[in-house]
Amino acid sequence: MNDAVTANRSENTRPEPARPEPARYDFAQAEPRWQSAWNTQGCFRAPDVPDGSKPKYYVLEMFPYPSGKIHMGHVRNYTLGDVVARYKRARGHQVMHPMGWDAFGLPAENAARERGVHPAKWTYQNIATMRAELQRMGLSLEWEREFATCDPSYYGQQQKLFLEFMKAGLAERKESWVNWDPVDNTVLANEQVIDGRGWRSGALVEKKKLSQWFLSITKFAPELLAGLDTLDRWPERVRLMQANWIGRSEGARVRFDLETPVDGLTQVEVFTTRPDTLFGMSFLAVAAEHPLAAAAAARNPRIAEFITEVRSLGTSEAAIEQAEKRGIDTGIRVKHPFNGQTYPVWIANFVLMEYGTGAIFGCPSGDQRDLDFARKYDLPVPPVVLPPGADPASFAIGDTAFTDDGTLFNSDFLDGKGTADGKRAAIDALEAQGAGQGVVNWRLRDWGVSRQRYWGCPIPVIHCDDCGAVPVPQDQLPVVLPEDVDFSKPGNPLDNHPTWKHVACPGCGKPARRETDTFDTFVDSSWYFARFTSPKAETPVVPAAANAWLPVDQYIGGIEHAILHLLYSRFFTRGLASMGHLKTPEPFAGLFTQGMVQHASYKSQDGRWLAPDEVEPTADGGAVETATGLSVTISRNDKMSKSKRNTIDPGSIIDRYGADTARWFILSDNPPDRDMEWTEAGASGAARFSQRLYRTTAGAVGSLPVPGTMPAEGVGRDLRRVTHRTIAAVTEALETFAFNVAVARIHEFANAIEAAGAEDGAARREALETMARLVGPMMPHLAEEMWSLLRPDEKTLVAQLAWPESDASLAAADSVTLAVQVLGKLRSTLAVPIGTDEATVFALAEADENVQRAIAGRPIRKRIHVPGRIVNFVV
RNA sequence: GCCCGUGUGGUGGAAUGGUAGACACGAACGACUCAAAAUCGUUUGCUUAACGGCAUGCCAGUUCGAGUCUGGCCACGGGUACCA
Repeated sequence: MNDAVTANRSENTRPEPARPEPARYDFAQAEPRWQSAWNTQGCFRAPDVPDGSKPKYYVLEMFPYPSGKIHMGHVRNYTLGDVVARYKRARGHQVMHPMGWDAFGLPAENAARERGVHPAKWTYQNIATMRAELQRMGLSLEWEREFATCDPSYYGQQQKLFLEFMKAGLAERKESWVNWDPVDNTVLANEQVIDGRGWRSGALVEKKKLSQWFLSITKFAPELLAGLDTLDRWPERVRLMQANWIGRSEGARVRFDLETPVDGLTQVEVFTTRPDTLFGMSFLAVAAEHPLAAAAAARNPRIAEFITEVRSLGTSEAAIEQAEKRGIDTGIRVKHPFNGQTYPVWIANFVLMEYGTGAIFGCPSGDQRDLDFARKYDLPVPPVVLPPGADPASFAIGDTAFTDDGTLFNSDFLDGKGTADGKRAAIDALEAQGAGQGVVNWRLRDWGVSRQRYWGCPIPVIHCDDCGAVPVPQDQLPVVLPEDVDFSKPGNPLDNHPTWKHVACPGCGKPARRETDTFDTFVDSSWYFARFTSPKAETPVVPAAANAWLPVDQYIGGIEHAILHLLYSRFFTRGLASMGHLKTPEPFAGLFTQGMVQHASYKSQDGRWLAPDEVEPTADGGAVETATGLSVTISRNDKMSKSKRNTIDPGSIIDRYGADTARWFILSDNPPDRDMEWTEAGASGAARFSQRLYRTTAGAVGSLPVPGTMPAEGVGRDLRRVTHRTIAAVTEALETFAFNVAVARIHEFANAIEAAGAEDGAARREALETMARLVGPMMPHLAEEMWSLLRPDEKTLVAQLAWPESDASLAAADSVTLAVQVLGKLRSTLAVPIGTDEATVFALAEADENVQRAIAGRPIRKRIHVPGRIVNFVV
């Protein structure tokens, strides 16, 4: 409001200049106009089932969490997707490009606790704000398909799917550990555990065992691994990360008899990938959650204390693995299946109960972690693998374990065998004496989907003392969240609700309790892409629509989702396929992962974070705080975050420069898979370029021949060559997500059009019309404005035009510049007509003055000629 | 810790194993202007008087030729199963 008053006053006091302003593109007026033109024409509507007249193309960006306002990461993500969507439409595809909201999650509950806003109200308000912001960006989205995962019409269908997973044997109840805050009486997410303490209460975190729902993703482990080979339009690194995460490994399970049974336990089983090194054993280590650890703790308070300490690390693998490696001897001993000797059983904080059997045998000479542990606790380090060429008499392990392949020694019947033979022989021996067997182990664990939270999809199950966990009957779905919930009490508001959970058992009618856990929000995002194909259906998906549109042809989102979201979606899709909802086993045929958006952050001398508009740049590249004039510390390349106050609000950028400029800068700055830095200078540079394109077009239209005039043979040859080369180059760049290169080629094109001048009107018209169409996917509003200047009598929209074709004969060059090297160093260049024969090229190159000086009379031993590229003389 | 990436001028970056720095931002100077904004032009990796030399995180290697391929380091980023 204050801003508007100031603006009016300054307009009144400063009169308009007398001479006319040069033509200036008024984005504020033009952008809404073109957006409404696209909507009126229905440019972005896709049929429920494509009619087959055009190939289908499903473009999808990862849907946003409605956190409040859109941020630059969203602008980048949705701009990238929009370029693809618009480009594919121009290439003749039937494109579906939907948008929705990943609307359940923790921040809404945090807002409820901190500010007393109901999560639903907070979420739907955020959605309204963010939808408006996305619409201002001019994205070619089909808003008719929009939904939020917190809509009962969505999560009710998800509940149906869960019941089908149960029926198919793909959901089960198991016990698992959670982070427990004993002061707030609440389960903590890993990110809410800071240095082993609850983020709000500061209490030391405990681990607590809860009975929870799991989806059986491990049943699909072999398929999920093998399926990666079919994803040839996924980044290699994402496939690698997923393969490592699934973690197939071949090895053995080995059973060790306890020397003396403890609490009825007589054996402990370990998993190892190196059964060949069993003779290098020094100790056996179990996880703190292992039954043997519990048995040992029951007799020794020091062990119990150690286990408590280990539990205070919480459940995050990063925290556990980075903690100092520690252990405690239980006093229990086990017998070696091969040599009959006994070894101590330790409890170690780096052994994970979730992996393998929760127990390992320690071979310090062949495993670095075991070696560090053995050195720390002074355990023996018997070497058993001899590196190639080493002397068995003198070989000893220092501080580095030998983990490569070698020859076994000190290993009884395995002596002399290589690593692979040794593994096989050890497994044969284990199987022969019934002490173990060869197995394939997977790192992947089942997917725990229970969350002790309110703002999520209720798990549609009723617990009955007599009937157990009973599915909610179909006719009682959806199980809707109660609205009257109390966030002032600690714990799960659903569980605290006075009446909601009390229901009759659908099986026997006796009083029973609703499940008060809700689903992990990754469940919501594991099938939304399928729901978009039939967003209003009374079934989760309509097979005809899903099978016609899926898989997603191009999925775009952050690299941070490389494993969890993408793997869960792949699993869920396989589940849906096995239950007949759809056919494709893989949800995303093409994947592009974008980098983050960063911005410089500023810190004052007294340590306060300053927002970008609170500082001013100085001549030396530094900055000062505007209010105080004191210099500030600048840190470049910081992830945009509220805590560092370095976020740039896309809304204010669009107000200032327009949507096209924001889109153009974000595309031009760097390759989209890298992290980018938002800079003021870059944004204003992009704004200048968009004005320049408009000016060039507006300035030329008066002198152009009528539309459709073909350039005469040979006229405007140079400009036409640039035009057709640019079409080819931009097309290639868009196909490969090299959007920053497309922008560079368009800059060069603009330079060439301006340099060409006005004389060849038809070639100039061709160039300008091509320009409007090439920038169409990137700056769609400006493209329409240019097109309407160039074709004032037509009603066609760039959004409806076909992509320009490059004429190879017009794009061809007739001469080429070769680099001439002597001993690989550049000494001269040589311009020759295309197709000059090799002998002539060598003769011309050798005659060159600089080349002669470099050769310095030495005899030429070898002549290398790569046509069109280089000549190299080896002397 | 483990898995996966990234590293090129003042800045963002370009470059099928073949002229490193395209294109842009910034800066400096100039034109236009009473002045400014806008716009246009010139210069701009380091070094050298010049010839030339040195330059793609660091150290090796393969090759006629390496930013690109291989090995070993360093720094930074993503993930690490309850942030989304």
